[in-house]
Amino acid sequence: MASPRWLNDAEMKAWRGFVTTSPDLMNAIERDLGVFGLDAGDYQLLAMLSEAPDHRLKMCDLADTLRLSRSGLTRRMDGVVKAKYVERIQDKDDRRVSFAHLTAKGYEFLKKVAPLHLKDVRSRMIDLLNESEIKAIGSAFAKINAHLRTTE
Amino acid sequence: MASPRWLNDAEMKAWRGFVTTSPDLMNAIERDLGVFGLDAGDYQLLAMLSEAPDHRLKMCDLADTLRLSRSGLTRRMDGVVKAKYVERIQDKDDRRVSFAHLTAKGYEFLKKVAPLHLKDVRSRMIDLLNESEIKAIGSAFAKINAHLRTTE
DNA sequence: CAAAGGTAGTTGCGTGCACAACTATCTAGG
DNA sequence: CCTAGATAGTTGTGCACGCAACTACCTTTG
Repeated sequence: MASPRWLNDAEMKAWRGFVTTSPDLMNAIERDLGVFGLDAGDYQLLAMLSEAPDHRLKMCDLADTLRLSRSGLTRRMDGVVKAKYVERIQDKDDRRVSFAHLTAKGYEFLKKVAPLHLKDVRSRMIDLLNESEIKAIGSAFAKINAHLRTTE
Repeated sequence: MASPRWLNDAEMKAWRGFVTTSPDLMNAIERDLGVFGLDAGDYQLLAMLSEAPDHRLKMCDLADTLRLSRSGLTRRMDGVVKAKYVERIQDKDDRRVSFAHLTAKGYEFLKKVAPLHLKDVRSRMIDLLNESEIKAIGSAFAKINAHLRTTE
């Protein structure tokens, strides 16, 4: 409980860089998406559905993968449902359950937007980094994530 | 404008890891701070003031460093001012300008909280990583940040 | 097979934020 | 000067989110 040692230069640079730059990066990529009338949350929602079997996921699973509360997902769904990119489907077996299902229109839209989004991700992050930085970031976040899962 | 090449495994791991884990990490650290009745925004505000000359900063400079809009800072100030951690000071020369000034109470409070926050940052991120990962994250975010500054 | 408890999703409410409009103040050009 | 425009900060408004409460529906257990 005593004072842990302070961050050295490299540690401070890593922490400060992460804390200040990652919101900037995400905001920039979100603005890139805004051209298509999407925000990052909508894009992630469509992307997750497009990768799921039958282009559909249970609401609660989708909420978990999107790091969204149940109510947050309900509201976000309202938007993409109104845009006809996604539809709600009732489960026949368990009537508590709803699925979010990517419509044909939503899939076509995503296929159009995804390459442009990818280009932004490359130009704003991936293509700026060398191979060892890419690998280090991958392994670093994997470790951080694993630790978060163990300590809840 | 044609489809850029898709992400390879390492690139995908880095991007996905960053996108999914960094909000989780920030949320966890924010919950850690919640014990003291602070959220991450309040902590950052106090920390920035504590590092500034005379423990004070112009409102607009503070808003920039905190990645906050002017109005966002106005509202956030209301909270820490009410808690007596910060006070507003009018500039004598330019009467448009206000300073945010860390009070003695705010400084004492921060000195108490900072080591505990540091411990959380270490245990949730820094201490999980080896030296090369720390260096890679530092240089990676420096590059990303530099690129963001050039392209606005 | 009834009651108790768990699970899925929605709705009410409060919060923190950005954007735009506004006030007050400074600064530059004619 | 004095007016046009820039700059600092606050206020009005709307949005996305989480939490808590609620409804509806399973599931488990005695």
